[in-house]
Amino acid sequence: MPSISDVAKLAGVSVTTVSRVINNSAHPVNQETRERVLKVAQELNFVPNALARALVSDSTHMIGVLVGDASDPYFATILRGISVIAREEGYLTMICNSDRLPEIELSYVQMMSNYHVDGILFTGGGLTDSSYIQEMRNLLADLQERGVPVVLLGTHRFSAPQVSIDNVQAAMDMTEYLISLGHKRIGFINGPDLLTTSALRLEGYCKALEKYGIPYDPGIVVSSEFTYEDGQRATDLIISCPERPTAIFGSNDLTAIGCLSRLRERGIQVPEEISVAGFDDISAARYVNPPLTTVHVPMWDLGAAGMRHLLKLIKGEAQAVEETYLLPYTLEKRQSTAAYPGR
Amino acid sequence: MPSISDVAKLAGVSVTTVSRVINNSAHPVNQETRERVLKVAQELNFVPNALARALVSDSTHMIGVLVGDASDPYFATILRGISVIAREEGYLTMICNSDRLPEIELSYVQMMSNYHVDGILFTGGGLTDSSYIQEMRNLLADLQERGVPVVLLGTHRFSAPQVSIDNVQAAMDMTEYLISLGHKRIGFINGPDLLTTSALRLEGYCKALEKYGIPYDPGIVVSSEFTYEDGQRATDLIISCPERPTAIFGSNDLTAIGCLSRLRERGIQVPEEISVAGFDDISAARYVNPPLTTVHVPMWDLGAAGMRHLLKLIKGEAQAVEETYLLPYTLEKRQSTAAYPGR
DNA sequence: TATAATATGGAAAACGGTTTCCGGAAAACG
DNA sequence: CGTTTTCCGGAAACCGTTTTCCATATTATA
Repeated sequence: MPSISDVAKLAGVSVTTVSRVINNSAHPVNQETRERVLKVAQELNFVPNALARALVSDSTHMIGVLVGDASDPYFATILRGISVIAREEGYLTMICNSDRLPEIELSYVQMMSNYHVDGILFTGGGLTDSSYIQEMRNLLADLQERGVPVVLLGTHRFSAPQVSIDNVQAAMDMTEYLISLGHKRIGFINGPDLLTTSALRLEGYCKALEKYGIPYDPGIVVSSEFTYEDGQRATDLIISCPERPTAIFGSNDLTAIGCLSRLRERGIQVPEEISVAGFDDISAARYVNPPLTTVHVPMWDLGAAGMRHLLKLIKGEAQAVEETYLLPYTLEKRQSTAAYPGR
Repeated sequence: MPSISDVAKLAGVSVTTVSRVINNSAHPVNQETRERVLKVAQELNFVPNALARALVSDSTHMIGVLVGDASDPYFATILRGISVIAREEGYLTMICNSDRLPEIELSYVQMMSNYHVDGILFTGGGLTDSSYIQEMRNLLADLQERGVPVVLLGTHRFSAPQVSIDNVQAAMDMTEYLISLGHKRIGFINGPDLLTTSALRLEGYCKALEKYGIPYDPGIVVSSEFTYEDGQRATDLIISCPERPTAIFGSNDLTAIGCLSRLRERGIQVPEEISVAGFDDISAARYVNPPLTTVHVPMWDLGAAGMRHLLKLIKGEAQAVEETYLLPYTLEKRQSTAAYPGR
């Protein structure tokens, strides 16, 4: 690969000058010289080594993105938002998939730090394991102290600016909607116990029940992973309850869609016999049968807003205050929910 | 951040020695000295700067991954496979989402090159634009010449090792399956015209028709993007054909699922009136109603195999021959297809 | 016309590591 | 006991940039 000194030699100038022209430095350089350098650089197909440049300028133009599961449509969409904004601003993303494993999350953050990323977008698992939290807290604090900004996407228990939606309120709204349809017995497919988001959505569900004086029945609230399969499993548990619910609220779309498919297998009509609601509004929600009523989370915007804020922090256009920026959500009422008793 | 010389100073040795102990160099270093260095490094929380290290060792341990659309479940799953293997081997992935835009693909590859990635996994759009192909070809050739291995995932028209499945044969198999069910008029939702994969799957479809002497009718073959929405649009076109097909083969699952939902909206029973088949076997395929008959593409394995091969090339354990490694696929026969005429 | 300001370019010191080459001490060998 | 190895450690070059500081030539100012 041609280096800057190759260009310098061929153009008969010093590397200093070459550096100046390719960086459009403020330091004046003769028009004629400039053109000569540019011409040689072109011919040699010279492109500056980003590593060397980063080493001295202490800015890599790389953003570390930590994600729990990039194949989950929820995160995948967030990633799109992130990468579009990053690209617009000339930043590169180092996307790391932790599979929600605590040790892996920690090691990735460490690696990002070693590579001197300019900032970190933390979309990770939102795990609640306490020793993990402690370690990650230290890691993130160190980073921020060293001037590496961090932005949290979704709900996390670290101290850094955070971009999210109001999970509690949204879950409460959806539950109230089901109640408004006449449902009094509403099953809840909770998210994984070790995710903070799960707790919040569950809280919203409970608050709504409480508001309407509906007793909380642990028998129809079951925890699951955020997957189709677990949505099916949870559904089996919920419908095997002696007094079967007339509605099931899945705390994400994947589980709700799993629920839908299991109910169909069992010959239970949706929404005639049981209404089903989800959370997230992944694109599949619109295409399942029946189309899923769900909370629309602006995933793309979440990613984009997080990245925009991170870039502001990097450029010093904003101060890192520990604040949560909430984006608006909406209720998408589709055909998987209906009034009870039946139409 | 503490540097190697800070450690050296505090441990009372030279940077050379520090480098040797943290790298477990073959050069012998006294056990006592080694421990002292390790202790100081620990205390200072020293971690070597990956950029500096990469600059001199000419190996970044970063893999550039180019992907057309990371939120497409097909690619998302491939990415999982990629990142798991990468992690196992201590490599970091720089994932770049091109949105299938030619200029962006080119600029990303250029950027990866500037960052001196150790290898490139090319999962990009598979675009057919000719000037793009020419430029990309040059770029990739340059890279390989410079010793940066490239592995292609899926079908591409560049010269590098390639990991894929036999798209032609698979599409042919599925078409033959439909024919074996008694269908003689089979609609085809083709992929985007500018994707090489589309052409292959279409070819398989045609070959099957030919084999059974079924005339090819362009009226029931329509091109679409690989999205739900376009699957719906294509379906409208196909079913508005005077002599309506009794089966529709979508060349990926997203379009096939879009097809399913549109048929339902139109009140057309699947599979009683029309059979529907897809391609890819994304996880949603199993959960739609009715579960989708589709070609199972081992997406995760595709990613993993590609990454494994790339790592071999990087480590010099394999030679970069321009060869295509085909992974096995299977036909998943589910409930969206049935014999014609109806049961 | 003497002097200050500006335009233009280079030398050299960083940045933070790895690696080659070398030298002295201790151990092994004859 | 002299000589060859082996063990251990350091000096310095290098990777490819940016940037500070300085030098010279040219032009503007008084």
